[in-house]
Amino acid sequence: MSARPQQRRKNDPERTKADILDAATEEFATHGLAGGRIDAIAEKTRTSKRMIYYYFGGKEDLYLAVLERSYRQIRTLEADLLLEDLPAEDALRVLISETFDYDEAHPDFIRLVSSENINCAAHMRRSETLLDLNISIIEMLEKIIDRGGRDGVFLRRTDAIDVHMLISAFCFFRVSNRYTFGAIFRRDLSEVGLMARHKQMISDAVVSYLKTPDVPSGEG
Amino acid sequence: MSARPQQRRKNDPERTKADILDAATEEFATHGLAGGRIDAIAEKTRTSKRMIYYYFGGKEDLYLAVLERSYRQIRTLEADLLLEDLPAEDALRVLISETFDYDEAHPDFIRLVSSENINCAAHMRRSETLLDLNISIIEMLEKIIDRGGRDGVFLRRTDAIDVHMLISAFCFFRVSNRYTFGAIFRRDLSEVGLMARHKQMISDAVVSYLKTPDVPSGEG
Amino acid sequence: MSARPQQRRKNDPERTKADILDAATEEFATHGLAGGRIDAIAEKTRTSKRMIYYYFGGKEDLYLAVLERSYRQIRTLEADLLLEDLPAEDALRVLISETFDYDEAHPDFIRLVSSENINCAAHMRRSETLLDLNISIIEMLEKIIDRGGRDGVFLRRTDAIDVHMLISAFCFFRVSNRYTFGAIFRRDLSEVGLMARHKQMISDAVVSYLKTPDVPSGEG
Amino acid sequence: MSARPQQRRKNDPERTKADILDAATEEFATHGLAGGRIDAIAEKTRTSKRMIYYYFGGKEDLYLAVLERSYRQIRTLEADLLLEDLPAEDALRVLISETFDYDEAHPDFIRLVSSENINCAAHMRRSETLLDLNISIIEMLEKIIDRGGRDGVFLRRTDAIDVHMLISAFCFFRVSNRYTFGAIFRRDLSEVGLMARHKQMISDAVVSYLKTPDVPSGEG
DNA sequence: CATGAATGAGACTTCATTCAT
DNA sequence: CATGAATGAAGTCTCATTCAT
Repeated sequence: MSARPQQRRKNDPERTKADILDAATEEFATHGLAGGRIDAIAEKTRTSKRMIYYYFGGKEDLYLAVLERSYRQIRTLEADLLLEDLPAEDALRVLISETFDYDEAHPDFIRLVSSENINCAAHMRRSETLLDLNISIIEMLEKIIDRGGRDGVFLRRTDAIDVHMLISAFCFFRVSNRYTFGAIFRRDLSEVGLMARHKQMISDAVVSYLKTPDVPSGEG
Repeated sequence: MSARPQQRRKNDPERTKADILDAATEEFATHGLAGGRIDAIAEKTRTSKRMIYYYFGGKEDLYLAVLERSYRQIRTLEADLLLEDLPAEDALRVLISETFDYDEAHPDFIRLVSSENINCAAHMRRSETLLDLNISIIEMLEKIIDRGGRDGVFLRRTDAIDVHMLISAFCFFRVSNRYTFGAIFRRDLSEVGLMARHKQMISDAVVSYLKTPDVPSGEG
Repeated sequence: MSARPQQRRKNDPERTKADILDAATEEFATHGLAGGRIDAIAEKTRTSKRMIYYYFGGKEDLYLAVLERSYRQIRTLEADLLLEDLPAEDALRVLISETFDYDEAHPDFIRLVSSENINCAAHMRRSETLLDLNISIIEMLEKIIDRGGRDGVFLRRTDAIDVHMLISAFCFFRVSNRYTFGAIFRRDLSEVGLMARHKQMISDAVVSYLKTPDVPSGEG
Repeated sequence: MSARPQQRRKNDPERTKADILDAATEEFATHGLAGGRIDAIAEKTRTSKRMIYYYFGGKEDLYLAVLERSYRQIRTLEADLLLEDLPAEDALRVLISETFDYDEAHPDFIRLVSSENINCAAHMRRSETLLDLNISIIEMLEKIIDRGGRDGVFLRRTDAIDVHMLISAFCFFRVSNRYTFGAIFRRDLSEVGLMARHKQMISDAVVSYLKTPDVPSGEG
């Protein structure tokens, strides 16, 4: 009679686990590791508090699982970018734009990372999974920088990780420090117009930085 | 009867308060608001736990006091800069350098701000003191940008707060995300050589950004 | 239809039960009834936790089953001794030696009994099996004591259960209190040399006790 | 008006601690470390569960404190014995009698020690206090044995710790195994008549052991 | 001003046990 | 017979805070 005979089975561990992870991500992002409450997570869930311990072991392990899943997601997204066929500057601008948009779209991830830093990355360090995240973005960036150098578009010699940091810092900060910066300077950083202007700014700043030679040459 | 006016003042209230604030700053910076422990603060102090309640009321009030003192200190420092007599680019580079060094020298402050952002700046918003912190750095930056524009050094039209954000983001991120960034990219961001290179980079990036005109002129 | 009567008997119930009992004996001996964990027992087993409930009902029932099996084993061993043809003193020394060796070889049993005593033998009392364990050792001991009395070797009049207690106490204590006694007096009671000396001592003590007349005769 | 002005003060830490220790001793003796409940201890107390953590830190620490106090008490008692002026055999009989009576009077202590042995003396080992308990009874025993040897009363050469073990084993076992032994042999070991007989037996056994020469000499 | 003792509320975690298949 | 998933009840422990002096 029904098109889905045994669907919505009661015992679906994967779904239960994902359910818990979703709730935990929100809780830890909002309150940090110390401030997050297992009880609160359980209440947001279809299951009980007991299952959190059944599947994840404890608070810290759950936190780590949340962290790992979050980082895995961003890597997956990065891997989907196809920048090889674009001219260096265009590729770079796409990369920056994607980073900007990702951070903007994932404030929970940003907060988790902030939280982890307050904790000196103690949990991340314990995770092989996280430390083995072979950040593909660096390779992409290296290729773009090399291409731009060969094509004579980028005149400055740079290190890819440094450039990635320049990009990340701005995109991350806009979201991570949205509240304090907004309060002090009376600006709503989530406003759409501001967002567009800022995306343009970080793009222009990075591009102009790469285009400017290290040592201002004689012809300047 | 009271021939000894201020005698027997074994304990100096102001000193006790400062003592508590020092301990609390360290504790909250290291563990965040939720993770910070009143007991831990009391133990780092020359006085007892009871005094914390006597002077500050409670945990959240103490946290706010810590936050206010931290922000007040940074404002004091900014006010000391004398940039009026320097050419625009030089002044800008000094300003960036000072910001960079300040963040580098005050990781506790950075972490407090991160912590406050995780909490949506809830406490900062409650504080008149903090919201009235008329950040003088914006005025300084505006003057520099104007001067540079008038002098034909800076060709791009920009908003001072945006530029401040570009600078702050990088300087802040370097410290705030030191641990996760360091772990993922296997770089020790507190290394001296790296520090110098990064200071140069953010300086060059901002300067080259300001020097490049908004719309790529004729040659585009 | 059922041409294969006992085929597909992948799992042998008796073996499974014995498997569980082995694991449970170790667990309860090591941690006591309260400290023993059903999960831990299940993990040491070839089967799952569910089977423990299937076969034994619950934790306490399992504990009782362990206790019963342990006591049944010791009775079996005692029954094998053939002491009838030996002179009284020799028979007694063999009996003591066997008791000593059995306790030494079965620390798990010793600990189970200790554990049961901490619990006031509450479970043992519930077990008809255990209470009906007609301890054959008492009969053996009685015969030996009688024989020794008739032969003029043992001059003291004694009760067999008392003598059994004297023997048991020492043999049991050596194993049951191995750890605290060892720690306080800095002696490793499992050392082979000490073991031999102690076996000799308990033997000599019991024999000399039985040989000495109740009332110190004339020479006193 | 009252002869005890400020007696029965509310804040009397020492009394609170002793109160907790009393309750904990009973609880741990009855149920062992794993079976003992902090809640149950708190309920037996004039104070709350919270105070247990305030003064002792946690369950295991409380257990250790109980253990230490129990051992300290027995040492104090031993130290009070004045045996120097008695003839060797009399002194020995007094010592045995005291040991017997102490164990009989302190079944909680016996159970604690049993419990600790089930746990491999794990907690005792961690305690400097306990390991430094310089068990004076050994020195006493040594003096008695020496004296008896010089006086020609004790003909057997023995080690004091071994003899102490012979005595302890019986006295301890009578209490520790009271329940299982009683159940199996249908004897109530706490019966007064039995107690007297047993005390006589262990005394006679040890004395006759010491009086009998190691190697039955020719004159026998 | 200052202090050690005390505490209620609520956090994290564990356990024996049962359910649905 | 057998299994992985699920669970309510109860345990240990922590925290910011207040009390009595």
